[in-house]
Amino acid sequence: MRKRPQQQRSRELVKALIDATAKVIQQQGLDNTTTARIAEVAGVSVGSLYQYFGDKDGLIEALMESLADDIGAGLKRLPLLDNVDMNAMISSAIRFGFAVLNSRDGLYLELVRNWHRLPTDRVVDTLQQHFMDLARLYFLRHYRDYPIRNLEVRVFIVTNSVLFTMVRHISQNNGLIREDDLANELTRMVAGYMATPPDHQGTR
Amino acid sequence: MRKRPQQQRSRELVKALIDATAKVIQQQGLDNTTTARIAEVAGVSVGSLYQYFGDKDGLIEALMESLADDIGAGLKRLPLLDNVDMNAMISSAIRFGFAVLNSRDGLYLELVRNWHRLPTDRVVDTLQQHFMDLARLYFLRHYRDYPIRNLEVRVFIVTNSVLFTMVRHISQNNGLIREDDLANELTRMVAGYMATPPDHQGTR
DNA sequence: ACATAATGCGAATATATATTCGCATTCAAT
DNA sequence: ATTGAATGCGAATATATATTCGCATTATGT
Repeated sequence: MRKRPQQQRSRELVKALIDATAKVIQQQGLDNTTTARIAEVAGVSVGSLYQYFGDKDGLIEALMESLADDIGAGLKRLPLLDNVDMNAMISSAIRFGFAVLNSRDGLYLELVRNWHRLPTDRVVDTLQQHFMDLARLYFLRHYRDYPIRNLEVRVFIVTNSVLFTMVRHISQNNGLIREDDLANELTRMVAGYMATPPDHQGTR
Repeated sequence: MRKRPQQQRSRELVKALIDATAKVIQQQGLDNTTTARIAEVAGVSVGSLYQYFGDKDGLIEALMESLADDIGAGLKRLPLLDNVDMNAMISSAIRFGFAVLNSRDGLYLELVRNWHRLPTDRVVDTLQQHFMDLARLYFLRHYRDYPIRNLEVRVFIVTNSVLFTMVRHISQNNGLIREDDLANELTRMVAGYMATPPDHQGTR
C-alpha cells in the first residue's frame, strides 16, 4: 500500500476500493476488471485509487489477503477434529469447500480459475498448511501405531484434487453430475486414500 | 480460418505461424504472446497472419486443435487395456500424462495453467472421453459381475484430480515432492478409488 | 479563523497491442 | 510473355487501459 490512510474517510475509501474490486471481478470477470470500473463502482476517482495502492496488482493483492483471512476464520470455526470418523471429517471439509466456492456469487470461482495470474499462492499455501496440520493431528490421535511417512505428498494430492475438481465442476455446470454426488464421491476417494497404510519397501 | 491457403508457400506459412505461436507461448508465456512477436518468429509479416486467421484467437485455436490431435494419437499408441492389473494400467496412464505435460519445454504446462481463457474444452473433453471409454472397457472385461453406475462421476473426478495435481506440482516445482513419488501416490489413490465397488443404498 | 497537511479529483498522458489497407511481389495458367 | 489471382508486406490506425499530475476540496490542530 503506497500510503497509509490516516483519516476516517480515507480508511473507508480503501475499504470501498477493495469491496469494489471484488464486485467488479465477480460481475465482469478478471479480464474486464479495469481501474476505471473499480473506481466507478467504489464511487471514487482513479486518482484516489493510486493514492493508496501502488498499482492495480496491489489492489488485487489486498483483496486476496482479505479473502485469505475470511477463509482462515471459516476453517477455524469448523470443528473438524471432533469427528471420530475420518469419512465424516473429510465430508465436512469438502462441503465447506463447496460452500466457499459457491459463495459471493462466483467471486472465488473466478479467482481460482485465474489462480496462475494471481497472488493465490499465499491463500493456497494457507489452505494446504491448515489441512496438513489437521491431518497430522488426526493421525496422531487415531493411527498412533504406524506413522504416515509421506503425509506431505498425500495432503498435496488431496488438496489439489478436491479443489480443482470442484472448480471444474462448477465452471462447466453441466447438469450431468450433481454436486451432492460429486461431494460424496470425492469424500469416498479421499477417505479411502488417506486411510491406506503407508507403502513399505518392496510392496510394489 | 479466414482464407484457405491454396499454394504451397502459403500452406507453409500457415504451418510456420502455428509453430511460431507454440514457440512464443512456450518462451514468453501466454500473456506476452503478441501477434507481432508471432509473426517475427515465423519470419512473416503481421499482415500475412491476418490473411489466414481471422484474429489472434483463431491462431491459438488452430494450435490447440493441432495439439489435441497429437495427444489423441499418443493415447491411441498406448496399449493401456493390455494391462491386466488396474494399478499398472493407471500407472501407465499417469506416466503418459506427466510425459506430455513435461514435453515441449513447458508449452503444455502454460496452456493448462491458462485453461480458462483458452479453448481447452475440446482437448479436455477428448481426454475425458478417452478415459471414459477406457474405463468402460476395463470394467466390462474384469468386473462383469457388478456394473459401475456412477462411472461418469468417477472418471470426472479422477481426470481432473490427476491433471491439476500434476500441473500444480510442476508449476511450483518445489523440490519437496519428487515427481516419481507423486506419480506413485496418485496411482495408489486412483486405483484404490476405481476398484471400490459402487455405493449401495443405505450404505452410508 | 488560520495554516498546513491530507485527501480527492479526472482530464491528459503514456503505452501496449490488435487489426487494417494500399501497395508490392510472386505464382500459375494460357 | 502476359495477365489476373494469390500472396506478402509493414507503416499507419484504432482501441483499450494503466498511471500521472496539477489543482480543488476537506480535515485537523492551534
